[in-house]
Amino acid sequence: MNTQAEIDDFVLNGHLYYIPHVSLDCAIFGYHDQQLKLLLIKHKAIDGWCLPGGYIKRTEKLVEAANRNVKERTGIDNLFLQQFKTFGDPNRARMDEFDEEKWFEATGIRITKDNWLIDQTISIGFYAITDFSKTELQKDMLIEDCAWFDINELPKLEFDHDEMVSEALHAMRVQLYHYPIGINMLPEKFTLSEIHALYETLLGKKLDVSNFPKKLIALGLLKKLDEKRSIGAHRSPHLYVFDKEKYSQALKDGVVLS
Amino acid sequence: MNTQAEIDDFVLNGHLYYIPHVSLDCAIFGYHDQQLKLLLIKHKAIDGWCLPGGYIKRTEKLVEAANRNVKERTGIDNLFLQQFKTFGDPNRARMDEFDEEKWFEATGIRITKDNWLIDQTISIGFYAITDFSKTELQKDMLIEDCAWFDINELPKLEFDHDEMVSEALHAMRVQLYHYPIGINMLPEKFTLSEIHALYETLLGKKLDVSNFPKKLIALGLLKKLDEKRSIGAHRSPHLYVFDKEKYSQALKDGVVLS
DNA sequence: ACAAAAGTGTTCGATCTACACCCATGT
DNA sequence: ACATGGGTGTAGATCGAACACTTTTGT
Repeated sequence: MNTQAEIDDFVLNGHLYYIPHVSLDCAIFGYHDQQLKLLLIKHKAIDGWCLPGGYIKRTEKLVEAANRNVKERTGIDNLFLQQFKTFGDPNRARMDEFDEEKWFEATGIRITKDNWLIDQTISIGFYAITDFSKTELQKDMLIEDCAWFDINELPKLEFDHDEMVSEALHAMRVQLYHYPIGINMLPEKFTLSEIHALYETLLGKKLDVSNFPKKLIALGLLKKLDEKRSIGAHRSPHLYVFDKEKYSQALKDGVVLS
Repeated sequence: MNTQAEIDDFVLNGHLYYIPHVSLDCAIFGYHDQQLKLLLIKHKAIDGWCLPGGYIKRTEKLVEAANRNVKERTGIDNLFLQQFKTFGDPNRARMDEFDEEKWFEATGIRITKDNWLIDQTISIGFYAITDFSKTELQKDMLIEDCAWFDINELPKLEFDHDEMVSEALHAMRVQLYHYPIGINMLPEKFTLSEIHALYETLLGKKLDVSNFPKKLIALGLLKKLDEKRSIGAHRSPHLYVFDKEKYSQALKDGVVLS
């Protein structure tokens, strides 16, 4: 959505190539350096923060639509997005009370009450995890702001997005116990401390230093390298890599990590 | 949908009180006597078997809509329906190739290509488990047939409903490990053998006779009664009931049953 | 020598698995 | 007495939590 012509076309004819009444929203968790953040956006036409989301093209699969929307709105590409729940309570997002003037200012086009964008929608929720330090946020024309917020200092979100975040966080943590993650959040070669901190932060709780790596190694997910990394005045930690084969096997079959 | 007037109104004006482009489908598993079945319906206007489903009223919550649809189509009421996944692949259900004549015969009304029912839809999947021997199936006017099929002898289903069934079965089995079930599938007072057979059938595998009840009793979910049931030429088994309080607690908090 | 961080072992108890065994009942 | 299904006990293996210990490195 980068030219006025595109916006006009979207507003007037969008129902022809998007599926009306159905949207999606993405809770994108960002990890770096023991911090867990969430990506939020502020639409020019809406006061307050939201999850990034949008509509689904008639030719797209759902997960493709989720990826496209995240990329268009925030610049982030190639996320591993997971569907977690669909939201459809009748009062989840009342667009019939929207501020017509504000929308005109923001979009440069008048939206009438019978426009396809105004009708009730259900929304499919996705989540993903990424390394926020590796992302470069780019806004599109309809986005006023786009930023990472610490998971413990989230503002009140619009619509039912607070509920979405809490469900997404829950789904993500449950999945963590059953599928390996990390390949996108860690450098290719990493230390045990790094992956340990990653899991502690994502799960929001302490994990025993000694027991935690045992499981990953017993599962064969981690391979120890002969290299070490110098970290100054301390013992040099070994470097590890994921065993790609075992890793993708575990992604398919599931594992149990307590 | 029990009069021609209702059908006409649904076809012509349904988009006013239902959300277009969004439907739901329900995989209803039925257990009885060590058999696991699935409820399928055959629409008058469609060759072949489908999951029961339908549209969502603009005033309904999703789970309410699922319950209403199941009740309308099959007569079954008060199911505990669980959302498991939303399906939206572009080619999941091509209604643009529908058989116009057949639809006319079935519904008594001509549906044009621009009717709200013909456009592409996404579908929200729900599943539930019930005791099929306690249900009385009732069809509505648009349903030609409605029956329980053994889970291992399912016909090929229409649209993407085969995929839905396999995802529903997987979701149901995963949930079984984390939440207690049984209150709707067993008589109020039941024997250990009965609940054992239930779990074996739903999970599709053998569970150790001795270890299985220990867990349920250790969790406090089962209470032993002082009564026994006479079963003819064998030792009389004890009767058990669920501890309602512990049971609903476990439904909320989750448990682990291996 | 020391501080700080990396990394390893070891114990204890809980839990799971498999299997063998005893009990009750009607014929 | 015995066949049949109900029901219990236990030995061994495995798993997980907790915590103390050793190793490495730069100052």
